[in-house]
Amino acid sequence: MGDKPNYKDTMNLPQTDFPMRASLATREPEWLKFWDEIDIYGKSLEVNEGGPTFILHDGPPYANGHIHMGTAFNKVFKDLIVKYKTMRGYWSPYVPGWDCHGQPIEHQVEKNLGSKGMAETSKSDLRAMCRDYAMKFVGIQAEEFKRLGVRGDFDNPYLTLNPSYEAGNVRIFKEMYNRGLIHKGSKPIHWCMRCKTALAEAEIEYSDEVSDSIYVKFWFTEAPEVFAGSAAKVGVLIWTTTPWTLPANVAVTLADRANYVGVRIGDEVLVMAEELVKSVVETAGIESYELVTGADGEPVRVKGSELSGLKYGQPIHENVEGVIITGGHVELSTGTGAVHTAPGHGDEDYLVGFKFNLPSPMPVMDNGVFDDGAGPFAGMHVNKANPVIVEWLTERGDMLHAGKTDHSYPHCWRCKQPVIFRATEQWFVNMDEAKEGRTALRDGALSSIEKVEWIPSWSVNRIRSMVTDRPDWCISRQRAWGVPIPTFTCATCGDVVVSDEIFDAVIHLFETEGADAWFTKEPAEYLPAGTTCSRCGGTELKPEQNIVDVWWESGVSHTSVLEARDELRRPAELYLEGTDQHRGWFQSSLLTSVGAYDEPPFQRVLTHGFIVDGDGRKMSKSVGNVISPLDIIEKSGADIIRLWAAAADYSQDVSISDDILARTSDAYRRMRNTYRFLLSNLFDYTPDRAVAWGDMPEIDQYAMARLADVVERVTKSYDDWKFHQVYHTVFNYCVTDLSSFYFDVLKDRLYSDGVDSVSRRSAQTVLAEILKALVRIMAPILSFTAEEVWQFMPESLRDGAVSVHIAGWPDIEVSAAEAGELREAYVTVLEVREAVTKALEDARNDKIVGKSQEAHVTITVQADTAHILEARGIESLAEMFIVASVSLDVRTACTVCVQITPAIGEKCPRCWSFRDLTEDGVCARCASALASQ
RNA sequence: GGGCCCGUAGCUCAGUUGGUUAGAGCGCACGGCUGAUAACCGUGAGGUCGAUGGUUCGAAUCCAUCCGGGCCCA
Repeated sequence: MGDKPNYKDTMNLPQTDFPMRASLATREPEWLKFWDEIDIYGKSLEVNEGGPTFILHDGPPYANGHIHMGTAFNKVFKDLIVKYKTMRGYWSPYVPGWDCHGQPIEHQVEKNLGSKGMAETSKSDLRAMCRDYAMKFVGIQAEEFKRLGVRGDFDNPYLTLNPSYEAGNVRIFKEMYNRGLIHKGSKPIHWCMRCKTALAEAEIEYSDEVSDSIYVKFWFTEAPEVFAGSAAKVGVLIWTTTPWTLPANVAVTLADRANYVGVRIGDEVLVMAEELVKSVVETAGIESYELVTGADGEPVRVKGSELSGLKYGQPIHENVEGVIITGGHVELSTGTGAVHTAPGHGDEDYLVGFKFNLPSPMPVMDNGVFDDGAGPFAGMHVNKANPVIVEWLTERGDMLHAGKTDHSYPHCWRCKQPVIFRATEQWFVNMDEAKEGRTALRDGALSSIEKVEWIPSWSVNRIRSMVTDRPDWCISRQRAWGVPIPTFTCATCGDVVVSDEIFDAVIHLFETEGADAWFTKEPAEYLPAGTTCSRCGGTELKPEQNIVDVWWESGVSHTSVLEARDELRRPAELYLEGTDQHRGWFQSSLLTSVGAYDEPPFQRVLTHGFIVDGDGRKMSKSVGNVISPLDIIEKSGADIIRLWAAAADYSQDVSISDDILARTSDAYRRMRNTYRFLLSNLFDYTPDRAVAWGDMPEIDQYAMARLADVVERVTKSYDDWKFHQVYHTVFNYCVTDLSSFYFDVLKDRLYSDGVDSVSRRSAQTVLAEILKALVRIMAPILSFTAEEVWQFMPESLRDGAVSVHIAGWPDIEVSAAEAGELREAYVTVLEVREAVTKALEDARNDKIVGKSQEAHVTITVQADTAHILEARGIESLAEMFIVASVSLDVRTACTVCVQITPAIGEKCPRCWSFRDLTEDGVCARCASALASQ
């Protein structure tokens, strides 16, 4: 009391309830509730009714398990784009989707049932359980995505198990079938002979198994001259661990560029790869052999490619010939360098067989028993046949060596029995064949690729090479949980029965009752009356039991979703997924769209990298480097994830670690405090207090020019899909332009000048503009925090928008000419300011001054610099350098020389500046401020 | 093994068509302030640009090989 007046109460110190501590984990859910109450999704569309359209079509995540860092990153990314586009005036509906069918869910449900339960469960009951399972995780993931701040039509998402979605599969199938892009063929798949079922890769367990290891001589029907010589018999030597596949042998594959030699053992010559001769003779225990030599005495060496086309006698079947071919899959680490090839029993064999147009015999029935195609072994189970075949070949003199080997072999996850590769009937999308007059799918897809914008640009190389190299697309699966292949087989003649009328009836069936009806109804109940086999007139039609590949299913979303929903349209402006989708969804969407419509389903495809740990390694449970988005939400909040996602350069793999998250939180806090400073100094501001450009102090004009620059730069970065530039621009602006310069300078004016003085109001005018712009440009990224800021802003600054997300985009108008001059002048001002702060630091260390306000600064510069500084005014310079006073000196020898001396004058007890004090004991400015109150 | 891609300070990012001592912010260290205060201001120390070889008067920037990492195949 008494002596010293409490000047603090006479000052305009910042006031706000906007909390410094974010407490995002608890506060974010409140904003979610708020958005729900005001129907922010509906409003985001309403405000842009009639505006240009921007459709980001969501790729459906698999409805299994909780979200992980990758799905979180992807969804946040999509969300910030949709929010940005909405704020820019685009009608931008966002419909999230889920992939609900497929083997992983079915497998999990089967596991939960156990083998006993499985036996008692019908196909349609199993499907019901799978549906429940999928729906449960759709619900879980939807909540998790919403918690991340993702905005969209979560009340009405698209699900691949919805009837209307299922019908879309048939629409595309019909179109592509009619264009000759789909055919039935056969392909080897993993097969369990005991369960009589196909197995997916995930249902295979590998364990060690003792197998035969046999070296078999395939005799040439016409021996190659170079090796013929005086030998009685010339053959090629193959090695295999599966004697039972020999009845299905049609070829021997050699390595293109490897050297092959003839090994003479007795009166037989056996051809094998040169580099494997030693290991073969050792294994077979051959004591005496020699290589066939030429006229020069050197061993005769022949490339695999030179032997291509030669014929040999099939080892099992009399009077049947096999052929020598070459292939890239031949390994020269084991065996003989000559690979026994049975296209019905191996994937590589199948592919090479396809390439050389070889037959694909498959003499093994679904229970593992040979049929008549196995010649002498018909009726025998393959497991029993192995030793019989070995003995049979040995007796005939075709066996060089028969031993055993220990190796990893696939087993059925359910019955633990070894599985076999067995060719079965499958449905394929043709890549290279189409109906007369139609473009082949590969060609169509490749030319479509060129019409799409791929971001980043290398992404086009990836999709192009994958489409170029891929084999025909096998779209059938021997499973229960999915959408059936919509075709029928004639019970009488076995022919495939389809027609437009049949397809349309199935489309109608799926649309009204869902694909489940396929498994519960008789075809006669839904097919048009009188539907018969066009070949034999048979009336009994059997519905196909295979279902369609889930990639096909998600791929047809351009029809089941974009076409089907009123608010969407095909093609979409943007598809956005991780780089793995070049083989997955991007490709299946492209192929089905080009197949049915001859055009791509998207105008633009944006790809991002994978989420890896701080060392760039993939996350895995076993390594223990997994970071869960759910944990981050709980600890730090969703806005931290959003900021992290925005800050990263997504064109490469994106790292996350505790350290990176800590840095992200640091940056978040810095930005939050910037908002807080702005809010707290606008507590008494309304737009009618605004000061016109012409009445503003120059530094305020400069601040406006800088703001305009930042908004322009940020807008361009968003438009160029460079979100990390948005982050860097805004963050640097907050730290460098605002916090350490403009705000620091402004405090004196804001706190000490008269409440209603032009100078203070001018500062507030600029702060309001900064706040209004800054809250908007970060809203797509810091969705929660921006909303919080918005609600703390004076009502009059909110432009009537109930939420920042529908408040539109800032557009700062400043005269280009004036802004240009200011920018140029302030480059110099800020350079000099840097020299001044450096000098002040030295002076402080030398105890010449304490606070910068106690200093008088003498600046010595060259004439042109002095000119620029003088134009600002000596008083303004002192204000900008936050010192008591400034004097200027011109000398050619000095670029920028600064001298610090103690300020003249006394410390004003109110504003702490060093000035001449009036008789009231405060400086003149404070006296006038006090008088005005 | 093949295709596509990545590797600049502890972290996130800049580095125009190859051209002066490689930049920014954060973090860190030290100092200041105590009227943005679990804030704020200042100063400073950090990089042989993954490695090696080559092209060039000159390379983080071009080429080759290798190492490390990612996705997709095999």
